[in-house]
Amino acid sequence: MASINITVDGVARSVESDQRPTHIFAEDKSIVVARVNGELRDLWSELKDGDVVDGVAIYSPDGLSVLRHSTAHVLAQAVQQTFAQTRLGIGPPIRDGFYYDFEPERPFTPEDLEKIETTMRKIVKDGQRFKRRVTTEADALKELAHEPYKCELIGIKSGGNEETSVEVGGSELTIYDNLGRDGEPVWSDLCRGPHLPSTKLIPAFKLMRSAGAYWRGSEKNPMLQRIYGTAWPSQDELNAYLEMLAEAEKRDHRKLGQELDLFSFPEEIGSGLAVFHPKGGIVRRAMEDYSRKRHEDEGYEFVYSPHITKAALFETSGHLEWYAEGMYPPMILDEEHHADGTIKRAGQQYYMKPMNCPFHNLIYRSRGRSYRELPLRLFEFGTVYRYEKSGVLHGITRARGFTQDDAHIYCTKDQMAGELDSLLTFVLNLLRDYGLEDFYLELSTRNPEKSVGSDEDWQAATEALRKAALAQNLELINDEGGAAFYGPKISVQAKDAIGRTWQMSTIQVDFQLPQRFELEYAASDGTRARPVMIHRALFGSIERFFGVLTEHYSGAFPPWLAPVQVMAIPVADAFTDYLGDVVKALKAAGIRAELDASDDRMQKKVRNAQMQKIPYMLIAGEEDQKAGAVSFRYRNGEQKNGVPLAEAIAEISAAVQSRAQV
RNA sequence: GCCCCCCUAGCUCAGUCGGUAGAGCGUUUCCAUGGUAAGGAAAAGGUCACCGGUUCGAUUCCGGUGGGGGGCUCCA
Repeated sequence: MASINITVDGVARSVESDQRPTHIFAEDKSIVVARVNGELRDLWSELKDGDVVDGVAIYSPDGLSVLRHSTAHVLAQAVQQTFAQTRLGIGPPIRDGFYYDFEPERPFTPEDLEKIETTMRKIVKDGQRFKRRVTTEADALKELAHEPYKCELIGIKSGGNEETSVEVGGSELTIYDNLGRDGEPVWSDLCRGPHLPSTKLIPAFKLMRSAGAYWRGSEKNPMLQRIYGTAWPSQDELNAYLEMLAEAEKRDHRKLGQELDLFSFPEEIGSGLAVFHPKGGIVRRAMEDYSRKRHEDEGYEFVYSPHITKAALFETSGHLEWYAEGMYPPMILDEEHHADGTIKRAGQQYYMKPMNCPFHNLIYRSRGRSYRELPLRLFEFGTVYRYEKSGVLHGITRARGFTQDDAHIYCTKDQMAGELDSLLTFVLNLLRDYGLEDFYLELSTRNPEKSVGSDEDWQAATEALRKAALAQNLELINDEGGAAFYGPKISVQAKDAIGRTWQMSTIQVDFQLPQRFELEYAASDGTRARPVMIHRALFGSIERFFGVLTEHYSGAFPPWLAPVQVMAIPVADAFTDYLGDVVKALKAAGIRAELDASDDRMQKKVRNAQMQKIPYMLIAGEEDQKAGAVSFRYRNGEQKNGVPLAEAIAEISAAVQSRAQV
């Protein structure tokens, strides 16, 4: 047999020409796919002289994708075995798992999923080999005549996007046959591949849920039924993933919002409209107060604006043109009608404000402005109302009424770069003060289809934002075409305590609104010039940030944010008066302290305070009272007994002042 | 908005194959005076989300509305 010269994992080797990656990597069971000359290939693919071959382990990012995509295939096979009339959509790998879209005769039930999962386990146990077969468009169309969605993919092969390319991308059209024990195909699917060599190599998977999803992601297309699953290189990793999900569920802000009595969404008010209870009110006020102080230090000026306005304002700003469907419909006032119902006198339309910028522009324009006033920074906790589609509402993080910590900076073009730079530093430091540590940045650039303005302006702004972003030494991701219609933006993405990312602050440059509102200032040479406008929100929405922090801290807020900082617990009734005095002293020191004078036993009071996630319990009995002391019980169960009252107050105050977590 | 699922006491949930309901926690009162995560007893508390339909009879079946959940699409 002739031999060929190849490079394996960076080492030149000579092997017999019938050797395939599966033989070359036979020693290492974790290798499930190979990278041949930079492209992912099945372990059974043929090699030729000069190939550069690298083994790809199942736990590498590529390996995980192949594992998950292969599991999606097993899912599709199981579905068609169980429900023969089901048509196939696509089945790509996604973060932590995979999905497959189907058009079933009727939507899947939870019981269906169990049945399908059982069938999947049989297929995995069967050890079916994934065998690649190259076909032609004509043959594929014939073979898959009963699969209308697959045929559509074949038709759009060239112009496919990221997701569809999983099925039909690459230079050749391929079908994968699953071979049973007898070597005969038991099932086939159009697919680009690659796959694991065998279904047996799927170590751990689980179906998660079914949901509707539009075919190829467009709401104009029919809705298919999607099944989500997860797959991992080991059972342990699957278990860890499921535990992470359980942990996320435990710290869901909607659940904690109720358990900790922070806020609610009364049905009587309407979907997406929250009320904050006293405890939530304290957290929120602490958040706002600190933000307000920091903004003062940074040279922001505080303004207020009304919640409703005549339509003309949003016509000027362009929002009615671009976002009317996202606004609450207008209130029509003073309209007069004839007896037959026709309009005698046109009414005045008022809208709830979906944003604050037009109001700030009017404040800017309320008098002439000089270059000496710039940068002018106007800040408002502005409550806005957006008619979000009912399906997108999510607790307090996606609501219909919410309050932005909104500011608009008016500056000269020369000042723009410096302003963006200091602004981004300010934003990140403030987020750090609230306890978020792990960030990356995203730069959203122009979408030519959905934007206005000159190329030069867009480019200048985009580059200024990029420069400011790069100066932070954080990872920077490009979001091509993701900008709003009026200008590019940087958004700050933060990772929370369990590794989920949240979009936080945004900084947007805007050349449009100054033009539309004809904003001007007198330049130093006496000419009139147009300012640049920068929109920015740190929290985005206070409610949303509240929700994110609630989940980040799992409701165990650091003392400076905690609704109740100290719960005083007497060992017995006899010490209630003493602790009453202690609480008075704490309150005098500005500490939010409460006394549990109920007739519960002490143990029960400890439990109650623990479940309310109160940072400090101060307990006192006879010994403490005699010594003028208290005993600490911390959230983690640790205790420190006999602490003199003054010392206790100092310790708590210090933690509050430093915004430390305890 | 679209697909699927859900709505029973303040909360978490049982339950009624159609004959108007139950537990635990919480609340109130009483007893108990207890050193670090649930002491005991009694009581109050529900038009079974709302509106229609089918039925002798609907919390239960059907339809609609409202609210919620998981996704999709969207997010100035």
